[in-house]
Amino acid sequence: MARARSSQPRSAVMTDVARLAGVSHQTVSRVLNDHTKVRPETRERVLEAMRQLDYQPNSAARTLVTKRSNTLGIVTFDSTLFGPASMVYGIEQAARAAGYFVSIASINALGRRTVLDAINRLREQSVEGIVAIVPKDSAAEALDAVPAGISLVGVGIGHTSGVPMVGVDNTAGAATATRHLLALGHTTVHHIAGPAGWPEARERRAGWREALAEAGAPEPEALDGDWSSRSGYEAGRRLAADRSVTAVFCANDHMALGLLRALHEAGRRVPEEVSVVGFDDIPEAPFMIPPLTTVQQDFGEVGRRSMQLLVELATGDRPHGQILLTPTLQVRDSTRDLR
Amino acid sequence: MARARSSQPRSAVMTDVARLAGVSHQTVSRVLNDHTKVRPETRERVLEAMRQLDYQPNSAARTLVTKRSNTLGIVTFDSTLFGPASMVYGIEQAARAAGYFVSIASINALGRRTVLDAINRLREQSVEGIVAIVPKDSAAEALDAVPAGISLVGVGIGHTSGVPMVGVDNTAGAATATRHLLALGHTTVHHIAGPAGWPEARERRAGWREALAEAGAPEPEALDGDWSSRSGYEAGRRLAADRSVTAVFCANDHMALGLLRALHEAGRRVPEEVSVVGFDDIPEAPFMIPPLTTVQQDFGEVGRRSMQLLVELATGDRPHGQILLTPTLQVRDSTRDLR
DNA sequence: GCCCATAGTGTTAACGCTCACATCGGGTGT
DNA sequence: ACACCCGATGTGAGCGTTAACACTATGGGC
Repeated sequence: MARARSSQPRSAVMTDVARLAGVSHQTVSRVLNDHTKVRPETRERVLEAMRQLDYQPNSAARTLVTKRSNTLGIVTFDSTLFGPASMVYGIEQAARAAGYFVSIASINALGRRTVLDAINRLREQSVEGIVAIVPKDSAAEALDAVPAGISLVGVGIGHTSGVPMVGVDNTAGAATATRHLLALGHTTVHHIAGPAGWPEARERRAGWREALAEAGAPEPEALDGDWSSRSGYEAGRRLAADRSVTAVFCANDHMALGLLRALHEAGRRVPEEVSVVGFDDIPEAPFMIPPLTTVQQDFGEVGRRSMQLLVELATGDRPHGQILLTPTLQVRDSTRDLR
Repeated sequence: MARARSSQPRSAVMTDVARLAGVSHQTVSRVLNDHTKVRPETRERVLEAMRQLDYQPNSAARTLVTKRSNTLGIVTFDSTLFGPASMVYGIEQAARAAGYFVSIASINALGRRTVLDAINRLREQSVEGIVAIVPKDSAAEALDAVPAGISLVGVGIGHTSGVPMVGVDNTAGAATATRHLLALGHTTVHHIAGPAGWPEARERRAGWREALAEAGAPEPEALDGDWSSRSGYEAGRRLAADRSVTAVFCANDHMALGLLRALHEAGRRVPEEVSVVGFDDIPEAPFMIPPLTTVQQDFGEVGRRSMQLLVELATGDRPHGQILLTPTLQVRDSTRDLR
């Protein structure tokens, strides 16, 4: 994809601006980089020349000599999902605020190979740092194989790898959700879990068990989901058949949506008969039937913290940081006091 | 964010590889660019040297001399929403397949200024082409102000601007949805529209009117939404109060979700008393109560076509293309034959 | 009246790569 | 045996920028 059309006058470079302004190219460079030591009147002449020629600095030349690309890379898994999409957005905003461009490499399967490929693609572009959103053990492990010397931060990758990371405290969030249900008078809480091999699934399950144990409540067997509404629906059909089930904590909102439908079909009313809590707070949550109580994560903050960690990493301040953000419970209408 | 740590041995460049392999830097370059005319044995020696030194070609230097950055830019509005997120994903995949890197510039408000800023940010990175996802008139108009000479394609931007674009045939999709409802025996179809100033909202409304007119059905006044579930809910409360309403076409799935809840609260059963159709086919659609009949768009195809258009644009084949993809109706359980 | 600091500007040399061209052997045709 | 071609490699220049340093006025301190 070369410049449109073939023989247009090649675009202006620094020397052209210099000639037009009657100065040396170095003075142009100084104006461009906000050096002091340029007479205001000269600066104005240069700026005018730039405007006239529609001058656009050549980023490649600049990068070549400064050795700084001002670009960050993001590796992300299926950026269509709400979680990853929100994180990408948060990171992009934070990166821009910090003066970086953002380059993206998305992968459609979470494997060691795909992750490493994506990282290499980013390295070819000489990014100055990489944020990897690869929320699965097998993929997160791949991060350990990334050569040192390139700043790398994992997001939502659990403690599987030694890579610095920022994430949400899933265990705490899940425990809060479960405690909320327990405090409502339920004797125990059932759980529809995420798939094995996903740190977030494991941590949420752990938080659920923890809260159950600390309340001395019996621990029912968790049902396995795969994050999809379908899996939530299927698990829900089984749960709906069991009249002793009065409270369910779902590892994410999509599964909660499926559960809600299964309960509805089985004629079990929410929240009168069964209380439901999700995790993520997707935009649809407040409009489910009934509006879903769920655990909310601050994705904007995740983005900002990733940036911060990346910078600290580069300056060598904190070699192996781990940042954990505490999510908050959004109580809506899918949970109600039993008494 | 400089390379981590300060005094590490600067990374290997082409000359280092050449020296180690006992050839000239030019031969290394030839190996790198898959030129023929390199003896297999020499090539092997060079590759081995690269491996040994962990050589990474300097993209800035290459870009400087070839004048090709191999990078495409995407301007997108709130990439958290399902539509934009899916398009970004589709475009990224297609771009990668075509050998391009992808740089992202997201904006949080759709205005002339924000769009132009984002495009400039991308220009600074000397991208070879830009795909703009700015589905609002005021933002799309800004695209006309972009200097020629840079390949630009709009996605989902309607016919507001003269910029080449690819999009979904919203009018056709809406007409299909409305006809489906009419064919079910409904005397007319109500409409919850998207906000004014959005091409997609306008086109979907037009398709709805068109189908109504062609069937000779009366045209009820459309209700105004803003794409959010909340607005769908509010419009839904009004619709639910009117017993004559038996069929509703929503301009997107999120509003349909809100509508579904409003109908449910008012005790109006879907699909027995009221049929509902949405637009987008978000992943949650099959698990709403009841599973939502909706219009599905092929975002992967949108991505591929954008790429294709960008390439044609650069080679000058087709100065002002417009590509329209036909969406398909997904019939589920929220619509049912009246008779 | 001289010196030296300093503001303002110019000159030159990289940065790491690709392109165009030069070179150097050994076949091949006549 | 000579010219010629072609495969395989090397040499030198140049892409557009910034960094380092050099230079020229101007002005204040003594």
